[in-house]
Amino acid sequence: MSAPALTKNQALVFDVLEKADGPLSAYTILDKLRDHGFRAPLQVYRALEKLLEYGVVHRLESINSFVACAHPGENCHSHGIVAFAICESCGQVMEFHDHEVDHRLTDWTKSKKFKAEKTTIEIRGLCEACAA
Amino acid sequence: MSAPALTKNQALVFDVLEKADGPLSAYTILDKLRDHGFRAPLQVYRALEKLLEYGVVHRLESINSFVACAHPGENCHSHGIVAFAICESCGQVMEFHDHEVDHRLTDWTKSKKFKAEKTTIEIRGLCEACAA
DNA sequence: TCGCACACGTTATAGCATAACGCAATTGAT
DNA sequence: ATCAATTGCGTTATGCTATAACGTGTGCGA
Ligand SMILES: [Zn+2]
Ligand SMILES: [Zn+2]
Ligand SMILES: [Zn+2]
Ligand SMILES: [Zn+2]
Repeated sequence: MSAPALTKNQALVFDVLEKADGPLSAYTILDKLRDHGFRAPLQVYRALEKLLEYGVVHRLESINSFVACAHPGENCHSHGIVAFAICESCGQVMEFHDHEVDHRLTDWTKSKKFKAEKTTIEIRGLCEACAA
Repeated sequence: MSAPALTKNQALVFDVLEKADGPLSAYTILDKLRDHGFRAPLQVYRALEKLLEYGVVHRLESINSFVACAHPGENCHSHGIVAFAICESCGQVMEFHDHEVDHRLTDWTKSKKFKAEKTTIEIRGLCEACAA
């Protein structure tokens, strides 16, 4: 699933996410794009749907927000499961991969014959700066 | 955080969750409790807040739903991070712990000096029966 | 008795996400 | 060239999820 050229709306949404210093909700994105002609949530959600499909944006389930992939150029999906650490104070997100975690979870699903489609790993807490 | 005696509302909500064969949304719980006098979402959310605090109910972030803990009697929190496999077809949820996964994620947070408060691991896909 | 903590009830509101309709541009056969 | 299928887009309306704000009552220790 490599990313084809983005459409105008997709590019606008992606640009907002890339320039942001943390995850944004769909409605926050909408507000930032009103000057560019965005009027309705669906314009944002439809763009996000594609960006998620292309793997250039991730959805953070625990905070109903979206963030640009921290590994531009690579295909995040090929690294296996992606994990996030989300600071609840400053909003910063760290994205990382851990092959051993992947392996353990994959082993578990295999042992249960569970067909995994999408795995979410999100750690919420305080980043080093905010915990001090 | 052991569970004190539940209040009437808390007991009603917990009972609904325990008897359900899968996770329920707060509004579904509300509907099931209208006959018992529940009228507003807050009655459900306030009960859930306590049940989550006591560790007898888990919140599934990726589907905005709640499920009774699969390990009654034990304190789930003491097992470390809890993981869930959620079947998107039949709604069944499997709850499990994996100490190695815990260990890897804890190592990562320590290395980044990230103070983890709450970790979510949710695998969505198809259970053995539904994948067939 | 006073003050406090806690559970509860109600109304209103905020925040997140999708359904359903129609239109326009693109593509790729036939 | 024409038709059909696909995709993106815009708009309106709706539905689902969660919390704010206010007030009531009850129990319990100072
Ligand atoms: Zn990524
Ligand atoms: Zn921080
Ligand atoms: Zn549990
Ligand atoms: Zn199933």
